[in-house]
Amino acid sequence: MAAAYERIADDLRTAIRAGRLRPGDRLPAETKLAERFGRSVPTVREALRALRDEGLIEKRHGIGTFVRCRRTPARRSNLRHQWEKDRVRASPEQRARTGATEHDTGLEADELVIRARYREVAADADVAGAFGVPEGTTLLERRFRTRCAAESAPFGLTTSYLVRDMIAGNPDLLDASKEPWPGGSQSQLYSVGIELDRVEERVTARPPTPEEAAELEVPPGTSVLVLRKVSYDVVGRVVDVADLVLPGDRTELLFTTSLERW
Amino acid sequence: MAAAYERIADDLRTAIRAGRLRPGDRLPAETKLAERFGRSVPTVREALRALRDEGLIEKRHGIGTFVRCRRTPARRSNLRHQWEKDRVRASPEQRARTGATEHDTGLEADELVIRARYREVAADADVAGAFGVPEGTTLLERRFRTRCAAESAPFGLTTSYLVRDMIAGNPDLLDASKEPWPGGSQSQLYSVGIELDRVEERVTARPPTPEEAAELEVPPGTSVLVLRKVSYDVVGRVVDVADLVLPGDRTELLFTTSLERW
DNA sequence: GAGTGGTCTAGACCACTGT
DNA sequence: CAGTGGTCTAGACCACTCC
Repeated sequence: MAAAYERIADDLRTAIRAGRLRPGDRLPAETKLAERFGRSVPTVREALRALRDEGLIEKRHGIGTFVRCRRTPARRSNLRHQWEKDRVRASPEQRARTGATEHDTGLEADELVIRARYREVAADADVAGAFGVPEGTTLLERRFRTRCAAESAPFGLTTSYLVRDMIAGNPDLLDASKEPWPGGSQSQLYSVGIELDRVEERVTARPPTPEEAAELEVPPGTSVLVLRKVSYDVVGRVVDVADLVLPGDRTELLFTTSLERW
Repeated sequence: MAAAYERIADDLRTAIRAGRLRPGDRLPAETKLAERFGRSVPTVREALRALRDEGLIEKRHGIGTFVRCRRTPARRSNLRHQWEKDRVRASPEQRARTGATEHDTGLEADELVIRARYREVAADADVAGAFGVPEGTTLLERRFRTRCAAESAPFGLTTSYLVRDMIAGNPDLLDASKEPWPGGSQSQLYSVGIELDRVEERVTARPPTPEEAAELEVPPGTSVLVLRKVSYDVVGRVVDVADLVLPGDRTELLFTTSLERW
């Protein structure tokens, strides 16, 4: 015997999947639904919560409950790494015009708003392990927030770590006000003679912390994609460790793997 | 003024993060918590639900509420594709011993249980678009469920599509009882003369449907990773389209991108 | 049987939104 | 202002697990 709230949820889910309720449609008020199904309001709310957790509906306080529209996904391809490497040796003007994020999203540079914050931190066990340096090593922590000028929600939150002694040769690299740097991170690293050899990216998903949920403006119940990017240079050193937190409901990560020919 | 359930959740979250409550610890019963915080049981339940949605706690009916232990992640690397391609021309005995999943997880072949189900279907708009064939084209749909012999929950659910006419040259490929095929999908394709050139993988995250949640045994509130894998052969055809649904709380996807040297 | 979480009721009042 | 969802109460009974 299924619970009452499950039967209500099933009813509404079926209606949405069958298209009787379309994206953007408003559902009847909770009191109306309670009346229609002969149940109390909290029971109806339980059903609506289940549907919200499945991403099918969205509640707007004071307005109503709506069938959700899919947000247009923000794409990010691993081809961006080779693309960015090729640009390292292009002219500064060319580099300034378009960065990897513009390349991924198809937006122009002036449609993007980037906020960068730098500070020096001591490496914790996690990041120290990724770099293969002792815990406590001085790192430059760079936090980025990239968003479309027309929206308030960012595409994602990026925290990148560099070993300070490795990049100290160019003082500009320690200065957040130089952002956005023409050509991006690979051009920054090239300014101290570093050439990348490969990039490893680890992808997992988890529920957002309340802080992340607020900053990314993700509706409750949706999860975030977490991407740990580790960059290696041509002599095998780890030169950059970055964590990206991306809203799961609007992010699409594309990875292309080329195979050797026979 | 924060809601009462938020203050209770904050209290418990802080205790968990600070280590006063450790993974595996049992929380006081809901009635006890209600008493301690001077609130009603439903309010306490609201707080616990928030923590469960964050993945911090786990409720077990009739037993209690526990601080969650991290499940050991199942890893999957894109290096598996080259690895599998190299094995295509190895001896059948060698191929039978270890497949790509064993390679990823570090498990032996006899620790894995694979269930395969085949059927013929007409291509819907989505898959037809991925293949670049007309809607309604006859496809072979192959559903796989791979799990560790010691656990009931699978690593993930895989649905792979092949164009029937492309593989009909080898009748064994239409027969689910030939699974597991030594060497995996690439060896199957090679038996009709297909050599892979590259693999594209699209990763997104979303809440599971109730059906997926049941089959993957994911706790409510956690999301799934969805991976759409498209394989291209050396003449540029799409030869395989596969959808993987992976539990977000135990899956780690690793992608390595090699860059051209200067 | 005792203790746990799961479901449900029938209200109450508050906070937010658009008119 | 009226209507919406958000929070909260003080209980009730059920289903599950362990002893």
